[in-house]
Amino acid sequence: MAQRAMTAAERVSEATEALREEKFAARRIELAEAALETLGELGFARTSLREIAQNSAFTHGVFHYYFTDKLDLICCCVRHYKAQCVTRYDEVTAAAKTRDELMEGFLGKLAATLREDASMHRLWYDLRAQALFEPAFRADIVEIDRNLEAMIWRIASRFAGLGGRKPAISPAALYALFDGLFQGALLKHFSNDADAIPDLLAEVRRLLPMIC
Amino acid sequence: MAQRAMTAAERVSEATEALREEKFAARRIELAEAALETLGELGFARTSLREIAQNSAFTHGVFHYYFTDKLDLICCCVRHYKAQCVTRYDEVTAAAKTRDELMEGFLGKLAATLREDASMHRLWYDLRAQALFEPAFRADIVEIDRNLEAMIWRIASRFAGLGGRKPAISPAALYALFDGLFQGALLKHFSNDADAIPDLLAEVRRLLPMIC
DNA sequence: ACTAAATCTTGACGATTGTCAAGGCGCAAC
DNA sequence: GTTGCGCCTTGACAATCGTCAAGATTTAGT
Repeated sequence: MAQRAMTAAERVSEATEALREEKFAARRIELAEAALETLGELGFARTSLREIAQNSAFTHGVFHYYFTDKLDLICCCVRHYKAQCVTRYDEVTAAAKTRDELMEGFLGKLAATLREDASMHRLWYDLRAQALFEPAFRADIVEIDRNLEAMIWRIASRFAGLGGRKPAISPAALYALFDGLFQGALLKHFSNDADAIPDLLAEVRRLLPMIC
Repeated sequence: MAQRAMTAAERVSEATEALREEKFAARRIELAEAALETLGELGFARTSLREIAQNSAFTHGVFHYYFTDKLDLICCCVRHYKAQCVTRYDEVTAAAKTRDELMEGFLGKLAATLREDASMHRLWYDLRAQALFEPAFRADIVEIDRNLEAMIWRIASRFAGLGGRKPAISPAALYALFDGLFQGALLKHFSNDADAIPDLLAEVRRLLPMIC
């Protein structure tokens, strides 16, 4: 067949094309990360491509070279955000040998998340609200929500397992609870309420042993 | 004193001014209601004053006559929304004589809310997310959140009381749970998931007796 | 080293935005 | 009936938006 004749040239061009695609994807992620910076600061409604470009090392034209659309860019941002977010607690979950250890590790990570990644999380809630209006976002948002639910469930299951128990409520209810608590804490946090983090930790410390 | 001298003229001008102010406030609410229509359909990010005006019986200039600002308009919308929302379940709560009655009444209202006021609620979540970015929204949003928490707590307390019990978790945790569940159901609802409402009802039916 | 393709910059476009000023309409007062 | 004042319409403004095309620049292939 024709396959035989071009093994050498084909192999090379195939490899270079794969490399190019990889580079292309890497660049997209670079741009998405730069965009996330500004999006986290201004929110979806007030963020323009030009503003994103100005707060980064790129010019506004590049974004249109790598993304077909503004929605395309934001979707890429959302997908990239997910990768960082979903495995955040897995290390703690796997390492903990006792309930106390898991509890303290989880609370520590939770506090750090709220303290350091607050802007990223307000963007998450912003985009999830946008998904209620913009169908193009829905699939990605729903998938991330599913993964977050699974993440919380892993923690709770492990916590219950370390006490020889099982969680008393469904994964959906458990995620709803933690998501709601976190959202409330985030709002308090941005209202300069110093009790936002302690209150959240106290609430979780009380609830987790009750449920699991 | 000078008060005596102008009783007649003063009384009239005072009355007419009060009437004018009342009319002014009423008009603001009319405009806010018209704006809520469009906001619920398009969301905060995509709604312009002109679009609001076109979907209503008013022209876009009127809004600037009655509101100093776009934020001023939206704040008025949010405050008006609150009044409708916060007392939604009070009738059911007050009327119910048994736990079953309260449960069914609550579930019925919950389903009706999700079915009929879905757009208004996605706007609520949108604006609450905006409050994480825009300080001008925060005070109103936080107050509504407090009132919603109190509303849920009234229902739960009543439900617990009808069984001679008390809710097993804090008002904040309870609100977080229901808010999270409702938010998730709303997202499923807008994703054309027919199970959104039944699943929500089933979850609440399972959880409420467990907690209260 | 030369050519071609990939990558990036720049500037401009039409549309839309919030805002506001100039003016018209209607009603009440004198 | 005319004057004045709230109420609203209309049109225009500067700014900003997403988008794109044309050209400069860099990179890679031979």
